[in-house]
Amino acid sequence: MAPSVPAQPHTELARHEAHCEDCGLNLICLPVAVDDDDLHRLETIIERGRPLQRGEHVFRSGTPFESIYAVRSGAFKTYRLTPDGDEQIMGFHLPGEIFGLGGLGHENHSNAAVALETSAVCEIPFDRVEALAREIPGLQRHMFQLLSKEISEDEQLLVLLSKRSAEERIAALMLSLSARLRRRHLSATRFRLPMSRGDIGNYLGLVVETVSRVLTRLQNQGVIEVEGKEIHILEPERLTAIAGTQVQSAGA
Amino acid sequence: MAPSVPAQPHTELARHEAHCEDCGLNLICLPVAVDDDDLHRLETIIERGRPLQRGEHVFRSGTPFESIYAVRSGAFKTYRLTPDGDEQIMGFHLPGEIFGLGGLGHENHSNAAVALETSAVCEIPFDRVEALAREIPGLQRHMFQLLSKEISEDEQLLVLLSKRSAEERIAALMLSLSARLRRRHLSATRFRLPMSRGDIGNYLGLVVETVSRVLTRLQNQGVIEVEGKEIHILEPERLTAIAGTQVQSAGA
DNA sequence: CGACAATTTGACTCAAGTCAACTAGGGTGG
DNA sequence: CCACCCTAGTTGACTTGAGTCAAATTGTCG
Repeated sequence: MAPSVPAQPHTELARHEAHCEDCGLNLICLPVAVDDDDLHRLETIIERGRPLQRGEHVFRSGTPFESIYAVRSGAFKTYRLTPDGDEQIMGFHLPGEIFGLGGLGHENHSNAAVALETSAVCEIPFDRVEALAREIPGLQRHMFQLLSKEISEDEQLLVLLSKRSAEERIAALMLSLSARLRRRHLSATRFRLPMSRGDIGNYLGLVVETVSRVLTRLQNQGVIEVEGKEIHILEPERLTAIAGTQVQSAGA
Repeated sequence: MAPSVPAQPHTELARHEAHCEDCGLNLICLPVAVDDDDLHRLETIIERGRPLQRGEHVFRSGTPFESIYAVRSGAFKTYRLTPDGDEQIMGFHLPGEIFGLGGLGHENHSNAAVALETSAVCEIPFDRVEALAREIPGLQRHMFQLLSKEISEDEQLLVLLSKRSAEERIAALMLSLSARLRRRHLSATRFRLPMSRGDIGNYLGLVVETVSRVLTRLQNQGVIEVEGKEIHILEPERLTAIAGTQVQSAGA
């Protein structure tokens, strides 16, 4: 917009993590067993975007599919529009996670992705990945694995939506978030939800009122403590019991 | 089991379709724009299995992932076990469709696949596909597309489970089956359901009683005619209206 | 022909949705 | 700095679509 503005704080931030090798997330988003040379080649195709404000889209449904994305900081949701025009959230994406795989083989994105808070992404042009995948043995397999993991997660969610009660769904989501934070060596018992109650409900197939009621019920039971978006898991075992399922660190 | 049994009828059948190029389904299951030479190379890695009886498994959850499969005839369902031990059906697979992609990058299958009626599959060893994908340009992309299509279908189903009424779900499934039969140039308005009411319910997140009730309700409304597993779609437009959604030929 | 599995139908229940009112935060502009 | 507004979240009262339980019917296969 304004090309003459001086260096912004986020530029500073971007500079700090200008290379994948320096990025603390690379073991999470790039666990390809490749040598330094391969890593460098992979790294050259990755573009680091400017920060996005809450509500800004990374891509929209129907726009040409060109890249996949890795969350650098913040959080995103991906969603698709149902025939009658309202959104269905397909997933929440935390730092180190890849999103945008849904539209992969297709001409256009079937989903849209939007920032839930101030966030940053790495953009990875897919045609370059595709070309590189033919040369770096591990990369093709890694891509297959990413896609297959996405399928597993969607199927995990299908089970949740098709068979579980409101309480079980919400417990499972809390545990999924918790596990994913743990993977990043952050607190697994105290965290801030990046999404609204409405988003949680939309994702889990529940209305906001139900989400709200279940959260207070869990709080009254002493399993968690809720204060707005701040969650404190007091009794992880009981929460796991309520979820009634081993929640994969993958999930949502 | 009994190595001395004489040539069985199905061996005869297999001989009839001993090559992909002869198989009437190849435009459906192998729409890779490859030349004859490539097709031949691809063809050499495909193994044609013996027919499977209703209830026989192609693979089970937890067994090593080695191959993906194409339905040659009959029908299959894939399912996973929920933590509390009952099954959740992830999809139904008709001739020309690929299944078994779920466990792709992983060591073991997360899902199981079982024949819904007497059926036959082509087995495609995945390591061979992987190797070949590095050489045949279109094949890698085709594999990505298959995986991504699987994701789209799961997401389609997620929308169905999270937002739709019992009537909409069942209408959508009927339309999905109808569209997939049309693609094979079979009747899109009269067909036989390969799965039980229980399977339909399991897949759509409904109990059998609800499936049964909705089917009779749709029949009373004159939208479809039901006689056991035989379905006759009398008014496709009304069924589409009830489904409330453009159902992709993909689906289920 | 039985025996068992699948399907249908009815009566009743309940978890989650709907509707509505109220409260708490989070800016914005005067 | 505060009054105001708007959105997000909570809570309560009531409704309802789909689940549960149970019984009758049909279909299937040895």
